[in-house]
Amino acid sequence: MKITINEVAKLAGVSKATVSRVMNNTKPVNPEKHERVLRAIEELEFTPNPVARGLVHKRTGLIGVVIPDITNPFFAELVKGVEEVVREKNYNMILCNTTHNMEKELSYLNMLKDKYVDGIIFMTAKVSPEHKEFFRKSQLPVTFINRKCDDIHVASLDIDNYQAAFDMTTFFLKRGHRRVAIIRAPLTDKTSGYERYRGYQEAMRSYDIEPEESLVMRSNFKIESAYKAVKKFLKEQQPVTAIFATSDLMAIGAIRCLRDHHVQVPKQVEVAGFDDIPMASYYSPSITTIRQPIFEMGRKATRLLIKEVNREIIKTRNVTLPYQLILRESTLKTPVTGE
Amino acid sequence: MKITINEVAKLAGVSKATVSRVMNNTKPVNPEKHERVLRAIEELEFTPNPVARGLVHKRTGLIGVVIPDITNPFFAELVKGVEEVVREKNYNMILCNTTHNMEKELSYLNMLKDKYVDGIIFMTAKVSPEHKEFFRKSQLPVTFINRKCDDIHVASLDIDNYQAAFDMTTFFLKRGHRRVAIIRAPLTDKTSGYERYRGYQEAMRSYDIEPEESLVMRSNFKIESAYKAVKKFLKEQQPVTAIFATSDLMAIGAIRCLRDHHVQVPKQVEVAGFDDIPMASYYSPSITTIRQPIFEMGRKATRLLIKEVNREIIKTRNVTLPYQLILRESTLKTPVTGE
DNA sequence: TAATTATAGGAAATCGGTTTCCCGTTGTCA
DNA sequence: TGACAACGGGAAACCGATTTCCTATAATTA
Repeated sequence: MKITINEVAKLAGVSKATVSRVMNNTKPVNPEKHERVLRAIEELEFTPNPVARGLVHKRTGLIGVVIPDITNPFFAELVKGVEEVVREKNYNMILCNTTHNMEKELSYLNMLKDKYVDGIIFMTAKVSPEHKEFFRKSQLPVTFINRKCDDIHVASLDIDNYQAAFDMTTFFLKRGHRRVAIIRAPLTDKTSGYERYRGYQEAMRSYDIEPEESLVMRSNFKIESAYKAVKKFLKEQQPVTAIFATSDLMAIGAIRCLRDHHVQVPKQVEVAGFDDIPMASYYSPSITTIRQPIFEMGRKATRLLIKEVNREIIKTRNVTLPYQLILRESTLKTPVTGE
Repeated sequence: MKITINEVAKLAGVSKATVSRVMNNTKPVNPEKHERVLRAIEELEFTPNPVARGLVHKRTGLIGVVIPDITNPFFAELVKGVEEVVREKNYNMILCNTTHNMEKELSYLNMLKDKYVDGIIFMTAKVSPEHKEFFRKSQLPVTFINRKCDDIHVASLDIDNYQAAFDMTTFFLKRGHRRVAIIRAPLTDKTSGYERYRGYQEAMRSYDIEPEESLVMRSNFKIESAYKAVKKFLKEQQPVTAIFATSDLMAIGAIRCLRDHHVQVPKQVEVAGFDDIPMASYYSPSITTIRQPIFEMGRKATRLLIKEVNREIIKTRNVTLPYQLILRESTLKTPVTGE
């Protein structure tokens, strides 16, 4: 049987109100009784029931974390960052894996609300009207990672995906590439994937190249999907000299596919990724990419959210972090000569 | 303000007991009132407060999942499996990342107990006396993944790590290798790492080769650690013709290091891993490895745990799943001739 | 028809804490 | 020394459900 505050009160010879006061320092208590209570607590190894506590305080100490796919190293790293801060602030994290499925997302959100989590960290591709409706109604503190959302009141954290993709594409163009293909994820409104695609397009246009459809490969976020996309592309399309994969995982799928088809990377085709997951530097060839401060994003987002939960004043609720272009083996060191 | 059962009762013109009965089908209710209650619930969009519910039932609907490192694809995959079943059974998962740190582990366990989770899935290297003490005392249903533990009453799920490592090593030996090195994680009692090391040793001995210390590289579970271990090894030790890395991540670190030092894999040195994480087939070279049914382990473990939570009868509380040797590019197809 | 049993449903207790309310005691100040 | 404020601490209300207990009514049986 579990020890309750009543046992403690009885043993210490005080009321349970007093025990509560001692534990929470909520009102001064006679030092002698104070001592007795502490001893009773120790003696009985009493730990207060957080459920009962939560019922009064309307706080659960739980943070919901909604991500598309924990097996994607990007999200794993993010979750690790979240976890660190959650733990440090004495919260716990409920992990929700939506497998990129919008219905699961919504059902998870409702579940989290019903479970009375104190706040939600939300990462997803699409933010549908239903989502917005939910966020508006639920009144829960929410932080988005990796995307903005102006029309609802939520905090957000990301990098300038547009500019980063612009830079990456420009890096290819500057070195002589003209047929630069892109592997992109399904597009919806203001996702990071969309922003990256836009950055690519604009960079191409800035070099007077129309970013034609035939340069676009569609993939979801998984390695095998990118592999298949490239395979299909190799069969059907004109050759390209560079491929900008909008995530490292997709870059890996691409490189693997090219090699399987005896196309040398980077000699014949250069490839770049996005994110800088740990594997990017250990893959062979190591992958040129855009480094996002993933871990830090997770930490910052969580701090932001917890502030929001505690109704602290927040200076900036929409943060944009710096990124960095990292050159590795999947692109050549020397410029491309001719085409 | 959040709707409570009282509002519903008032609107429906019944007592809250009746509302509760309608919701839980716990006692027959007059069809007319039944209808009124349902309408009131809908009208007010009432969802019962799980915290209050939990207080009565002494159930939180939470499962704690304790893992060393979510950024390790093995654990990510496992967690994904856990998540799927947890969700399906209407539980939620609290994720605890211990970064291989035993103090964090213990503090998490206590936190989980204090939070009144209904059960714990536990993955870790070392199970110290403190751990056992905790499990014995807490009375919480616990399932171990990837290791056994005979002396305390917990469920467990794993593969035959010893035999798998034996097979992998034998695969090398059979094909002519004699200097087979191993990269192993820190050893403690009955961990999977220990079992794998034992399997390697016995396989070597079965070929009359003493598994000498000079063939052992020490690493933790991370890529970079294996990279460094191999680097050190290359400087100091006699050459080897095969390396058995006891995890895929370590195999990747090893391969990358060998290549950086102009040692060709598999031509000069063959490398094998363990686990068969998704990256194992997409790395180049793709990695020969032992396939564990990781996802399935996560699912099975969770089912087992939830049965335990509900005090259902369990036939086997210690399950050993099948594994499979997968041959890929990091080992040659043809046997090694001579040494 | 009377006696007995089954049933529906409300009041109240309960889960285990926190917090309010109130009262007796002590301390301060005029 | 008397009046009033400050303080410590217990009883009870409360958080929001579930569940027990009990009563009034309907149904069944003799």
